[in-house]
Amino acid sequence: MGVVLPILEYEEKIAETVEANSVVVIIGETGSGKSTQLSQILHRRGYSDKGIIAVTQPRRVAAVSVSRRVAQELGVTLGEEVGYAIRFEDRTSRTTRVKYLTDGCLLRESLSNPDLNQYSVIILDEAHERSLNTDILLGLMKRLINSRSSDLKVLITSATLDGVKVSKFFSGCPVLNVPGTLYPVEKLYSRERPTNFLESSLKTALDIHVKEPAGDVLIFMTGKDDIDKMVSKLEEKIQNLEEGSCMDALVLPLHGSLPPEMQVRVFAQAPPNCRRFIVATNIAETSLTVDGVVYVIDSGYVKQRQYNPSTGMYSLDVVQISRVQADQRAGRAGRTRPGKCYRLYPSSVYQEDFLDATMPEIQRSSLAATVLYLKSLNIQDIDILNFDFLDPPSRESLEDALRQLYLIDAIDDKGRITNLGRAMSELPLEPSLARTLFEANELGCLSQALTVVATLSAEITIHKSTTRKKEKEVKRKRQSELPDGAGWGDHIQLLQIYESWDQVNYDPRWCSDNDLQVRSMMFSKDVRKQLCQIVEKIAKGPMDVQSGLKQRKRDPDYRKLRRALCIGYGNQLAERMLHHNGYHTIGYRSQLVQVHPSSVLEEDEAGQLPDYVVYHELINTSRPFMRNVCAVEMAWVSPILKKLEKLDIDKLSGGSGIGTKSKVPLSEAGKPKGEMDATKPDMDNKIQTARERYLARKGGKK
DNA sequence: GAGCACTGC
Repeated sequence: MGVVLPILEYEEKIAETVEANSVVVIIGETGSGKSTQLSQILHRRGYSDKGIIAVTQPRRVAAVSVSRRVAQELGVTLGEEVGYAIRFEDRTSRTTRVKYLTDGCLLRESLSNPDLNQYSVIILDEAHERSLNTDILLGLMKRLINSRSSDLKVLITSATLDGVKVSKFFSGCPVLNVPGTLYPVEKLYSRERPTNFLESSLKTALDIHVKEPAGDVLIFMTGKDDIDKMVSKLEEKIQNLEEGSCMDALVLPLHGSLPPEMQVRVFAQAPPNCRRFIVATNIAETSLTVDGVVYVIDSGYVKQRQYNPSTGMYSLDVVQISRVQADQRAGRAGRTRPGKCYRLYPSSVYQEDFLDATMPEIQRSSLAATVLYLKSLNIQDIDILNFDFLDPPSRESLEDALRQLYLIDAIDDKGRITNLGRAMSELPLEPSLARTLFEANELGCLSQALTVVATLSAEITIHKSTTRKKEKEVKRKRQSELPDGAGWGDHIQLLQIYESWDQVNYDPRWCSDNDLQVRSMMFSKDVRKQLCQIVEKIAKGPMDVQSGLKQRKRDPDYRKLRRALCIGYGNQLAERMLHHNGYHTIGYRSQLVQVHPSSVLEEDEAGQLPDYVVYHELINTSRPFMRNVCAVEMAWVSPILKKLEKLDIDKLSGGSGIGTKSKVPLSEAGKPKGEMDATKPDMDNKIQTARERYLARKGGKK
């Protein structure tokens, strides 16, 4: 009560601007209340009478907590006038007028309803974070405001540095600035870049502890290793300080792989006369807000995962942060009172070296799923290679995606989406995993495949203990208790692990006893359940999805399942080289790779690994590795090799239309006429028969 | 014989 949020002073201005324009960019600094107030302003002004007001968030927790707050402020029950929708959880009803949802959820909705005509207003919040999903939505919104006849209003909230760019994208739409309530943060720059930023952070942290008044310290590091080192060094140094020379200290690590009970420690009140040091990754930049922080130490680096489309390989690189990120980090010091930010780099680096904004995710990811999604939308003239993105991905990256989709039969040789591809896009999975499910259904091992696919998308890993001695103990124990994939590889091991968990009625203690994260196991269970529902919806009837052990007796070598994986991962195959256990990937550009040492894939009596394997991902760390590998057979691989020989990227990228005549893309301008005509209805014969067989089989079963 | 930031359907 009594606190007027800055944004409310601008209510009249915002309402006027929205009334006169279909798109408005709102620059709202932290503490402006944009996430909770924009929707309420438009609700008050009657926009919710014509349709629902949607607000997207890049994170699930944000969608839930912000909607809860708005329901409270309006004095309504959550789920009625105000609700939220996130994966696995829809808390909306027919009475809902204001709906918070993740950007991924809105994309799903747009699949079945491309016009999104249940909404009168769509607010894309936190657009400056440039999540892959938000970027796709930005492109879709641009199309929608031009095509939809009704008066859709789109609001985009962004950071100062990015607003003009977004406005330009929407043909110069107005930009409104709303100030925040942050306290001033003094920025202190280093004279030069430290050679060892761990030592430098340590020294800065101790300086603060000795010289500065009370207030917690947030230190940004790049990864778990550095955080662990920093925590123990800091604890040691503080203990060595003269007793009584300064206040007590508590050092807390904070990163994503920390178990939840360790993460929540940062939300607990500090004991009196005690300064907390929180040593964190960029999880503390946006995802988690720690109260009481007055000092921030910013190394200027972040660890980023990037995809290289020319090799099909991921890498994790330590890169410089952007100015948006640097400002976001500094802002963490000014939430409760004026603060200080120690930047371990000179101001010239901030001004000249740092990029304005973080490289958008769309330029750092494999785009197979994105391209399939766009192709599956019922938009007549959509042209993938020239789709209007705020920051377009490289042509190479799009072509890589087309090749991948072709190899797993999601698009035909002219780049048109197949019926199978359309069905695949309905599943919330990477395309290769979706393809695996459909093949498994034909082969009669759907239940097993559902389990494998669910565990893979939950990224189940066997958690390692911290100390080496303990690790060995645990390893011995684990070998006797956890299944090993029967030598066939990691996919099979994941299946067996899940089946074992199923046999103990999904007991969470079983997970922790076996070094499996309870969180990710529970998540895989949710995913599996969701997939079952969708599969039955597509099949329009019940399917054999129960996770039983009958199949194992019928097929002890997992031949059917491995065959389904081989077809699904047709874009992720590798062949062993003669005389040793190295592999080369099969595809457009062959890479030399090795099986990751953590794999349970086994050698035969002659010490040789299987001739052919599929892999879940390629990751370049100390060397290029295949992670999550499964043995397959040459007979299953051969048809894919033939398909690869026929692959013609010019044809693939040409007919981007949905089986109808598409606009001629610029890239095709110089091509002979015949190549451009994508109107012939003789599409995907092979796929259609496969699909027919699939449908027939289903009918026969009932 | 390695060792991975963070999200999301």
